[in-house]
Amino acid sequence: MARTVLERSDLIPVLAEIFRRHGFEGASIGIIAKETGAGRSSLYHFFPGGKDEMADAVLADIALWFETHIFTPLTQKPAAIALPDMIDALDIYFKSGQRICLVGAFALDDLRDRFARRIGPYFTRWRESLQFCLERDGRPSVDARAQAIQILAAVQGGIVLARATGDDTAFLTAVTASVSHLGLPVEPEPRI
Amino acid sequence: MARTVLERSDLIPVLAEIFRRHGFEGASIGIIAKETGAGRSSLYHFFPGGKDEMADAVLADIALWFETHIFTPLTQKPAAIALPDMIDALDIYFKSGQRICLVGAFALDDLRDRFARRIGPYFTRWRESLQFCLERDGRPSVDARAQAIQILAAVQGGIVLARATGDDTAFLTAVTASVSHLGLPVEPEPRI
DNA sequence: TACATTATGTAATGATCGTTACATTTCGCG
DNA sequence: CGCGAAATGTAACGATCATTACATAATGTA
Repeated sequence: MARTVLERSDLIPVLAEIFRRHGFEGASIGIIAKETGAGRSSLYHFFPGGKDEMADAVLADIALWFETHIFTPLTQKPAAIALPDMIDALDIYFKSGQRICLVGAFALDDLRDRFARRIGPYFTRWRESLQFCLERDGRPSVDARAQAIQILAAVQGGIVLARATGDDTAFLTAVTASVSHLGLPVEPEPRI
Repeated sequence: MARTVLERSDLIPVLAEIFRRHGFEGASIGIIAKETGAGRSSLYHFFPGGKDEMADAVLADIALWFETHIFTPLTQKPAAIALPDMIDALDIYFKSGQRICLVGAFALDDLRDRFARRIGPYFTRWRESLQFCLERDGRPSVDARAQAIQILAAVQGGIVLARATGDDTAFLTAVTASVSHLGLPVEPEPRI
């Protein structure tokens, strides 16, 4: 575990937090080297493609996490369980909205085109999984799709709101409201 | 109209679009000079505080626009009219989500603290105006506040989704859904 | 231990960063 | 026209940018 030698996989979560805090353009190699504790040589050794490869690896790592912890459960558990579970997991992952969604942030400026192959599929997979979960709950495809979009928007917008206003409750308020309109058998109540 | 002399107020909307496309860190003075057509001297003549003052002026300009076209109508017209009107105005302003909300984008990384005095009030005023509109419609304060947050999140999240997936309908889908749950006398139907 | 591989430290590259100085031009106004 | 003010062009500043070269150190394996 506590290896004395740095590994590429150890770097990725640290890189993710650096990109979250400074943004892609704001995270210079100097800052990255300082905040990771790795030298420039090590960084380019693990990521020969430079900053682009670092960000790409981070986005791939995020995609993997969501595939495992968010998308897959949505396709396996009934909506009344899967959706409250998702809300719980997201509230922890995004730290009540204070921790941003890097994929969403990258989608906002011209980084979107540079990392399009990571950004598009992330949201499409998420929407598809939500829609699948809602359709299996007996909802028409068109309704399920719109509801999935609404939930996704509540998540992304909740993050923006929470960070912009410093209101730690905004994220959960937005996300639970978007789900509570579905009239699921058990009202989703986030566990504290 | 087509003045031969550049004015500070002419620059601000152009600066806004540049910051939208490249982000704050990504918009270098070189890029700004090239894309505005103004020389470095002119830029620093109108904005002695440099890039920070440019962004601050842009944010102030945006705040003024929203105060006039979004917040004030919410406090003057009944919810059944004000909310559909707001949706129409936002769909045009944000170009179905393809044009980002600069204030929301700045809230995501460490720019949030640098421009906190612009970012916080923007969302607080918006939430307050929405909440006021809903309370006057007879809704309890706590409910009105939660509904306002949900609508705001749908707007911000709808922009992220629309840009990330290239789906021009996602923005309107998210925003109209967040409002349609209110059960207003007339179902909000966006005019095309 | 010996050796090839992998990892790191140091220092430098040219390019671009934000910003400034200063001379020149254009303007408003008499 | 004349003159002060406002606006612009050009060139440069030191700092920092992403990236590379190369020497040194640590490692896995035999």
